[in-house]
Amino acid sequence: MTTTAGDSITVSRRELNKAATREAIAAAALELLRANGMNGFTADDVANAAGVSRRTFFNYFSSPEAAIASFTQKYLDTVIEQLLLRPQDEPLLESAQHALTAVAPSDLATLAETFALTQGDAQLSRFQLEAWDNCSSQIIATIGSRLAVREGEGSSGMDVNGELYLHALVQSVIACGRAAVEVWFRRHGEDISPASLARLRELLVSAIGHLRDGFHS
Amino acid sequence: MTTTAGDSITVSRRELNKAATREAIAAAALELLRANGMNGFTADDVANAAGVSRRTFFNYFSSPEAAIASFTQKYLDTVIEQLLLRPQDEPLLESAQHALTAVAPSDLATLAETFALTQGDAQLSRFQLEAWDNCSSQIIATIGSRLAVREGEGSSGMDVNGELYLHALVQSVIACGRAAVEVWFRRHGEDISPASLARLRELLVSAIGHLRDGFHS
DNA sequence: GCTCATGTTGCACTCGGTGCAACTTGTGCA
DNA sequence: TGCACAAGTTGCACCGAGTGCAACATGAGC
Repeated sequence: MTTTAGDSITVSRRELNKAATREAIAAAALELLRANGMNGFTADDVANAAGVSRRTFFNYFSSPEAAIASFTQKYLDTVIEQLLLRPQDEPLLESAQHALTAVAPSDLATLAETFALTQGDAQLSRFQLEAWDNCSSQIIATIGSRLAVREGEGSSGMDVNGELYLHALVQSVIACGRAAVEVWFRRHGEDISPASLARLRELLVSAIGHLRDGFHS
Repeated sequence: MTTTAGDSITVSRRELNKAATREAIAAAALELLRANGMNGFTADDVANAAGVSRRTFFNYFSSPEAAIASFTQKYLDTVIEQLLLRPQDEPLLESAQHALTAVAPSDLATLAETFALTQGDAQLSRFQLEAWDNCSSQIIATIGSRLAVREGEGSSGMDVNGELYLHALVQSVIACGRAAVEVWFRRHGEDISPASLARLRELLVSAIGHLRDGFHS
């Protein structure tokens, strides 16, 4: 199988293989979760279903829960990506509204489905929380370094109140994102239809809207 | 050891024993965490240090991480307690400022210390996140049922937008709480002195303050 | 002091998670 | 094209988390 000329840019064969294996494992885990629930399968099962050894499974994911949470990670990674594409002078809360909703429908559907499937399993819930929190940290780090550059080189970083402002703001945004998904789930349950997902998008925007006006009921 | 007459109200001997054992286990876990770091001890070690069997340890905590996170739980439980003592017509954000800071200094110190010790261990971090999230859920449930009662018996619950408002608000409050602790740690590291803790209290109030004015920098 | 409920313990077992050493596969270069 | 090295996979052995179960100990109620 020679290298098909064309769109392959800097992606070596190895990287492609790794990405494919990773996706195969995650997909197998999701399949098993759908069919058996979180306590209905083991890391062995996932490895077999994905056609790799148990040891290789753990080379890619630190646990079965991590494999499932990777879907949430993926969604949030594209949110970050979208966020960084917004104009830097746009208010952050506005950027957030766009970024949270500017994702492929399939990604949003998977986010919603895995969120639904997560209910009832404590350890998986923790991994989901971790994914949202990692997203916060990444955004804070990115914006923080942006501001540090803009502020000039003399000052060592930011003042405490600015740092608090940034952390509180970003974490609140993420909290509102989670709240929206939560409320959506409480109303629509497992319904992943386009109409239902459109409702989720609305909720995401509304939640940030509440945040913007300081929750003045 | 006969029952010392006096302040013992409805607390049976069994309950006292259980509470004492639970505290002993949690204290032993914290001690080992301080001395060896999270990967430096096992559930066995904690059990031995607390004078119980390994099996009993797991009767009280689902994992070593859960034992440590119980300190955060305790802090957040008293926050909830304080929150419910506030007048019901007080704005929630104001109540939150009081509740987050109206705790015993020792509890705040332990919260801060365990937060510091948590850095660097992924699984323990997840348990801490879970503790904060459980706090959100409890507050949402409590306030939700309050409002349901006040709204009258005819309507089945709350409208979607009200529910979103409640979830987003409470989760943002908790997010600001975490943000304050995080920023405090980035500045004060392991410093648990009263002065440092006073600074933490200020940060908690400021963070909610930012939230109240919609982060209009 | 007897009885029952509640809590503790040891045992055995499953599964998550990891270091290690052998092996296979892709990459770069002559 | 083939050779040598790097990177990835696998099996193996091991440790520790977590749980069901059955025997035992302890406090509650009478």
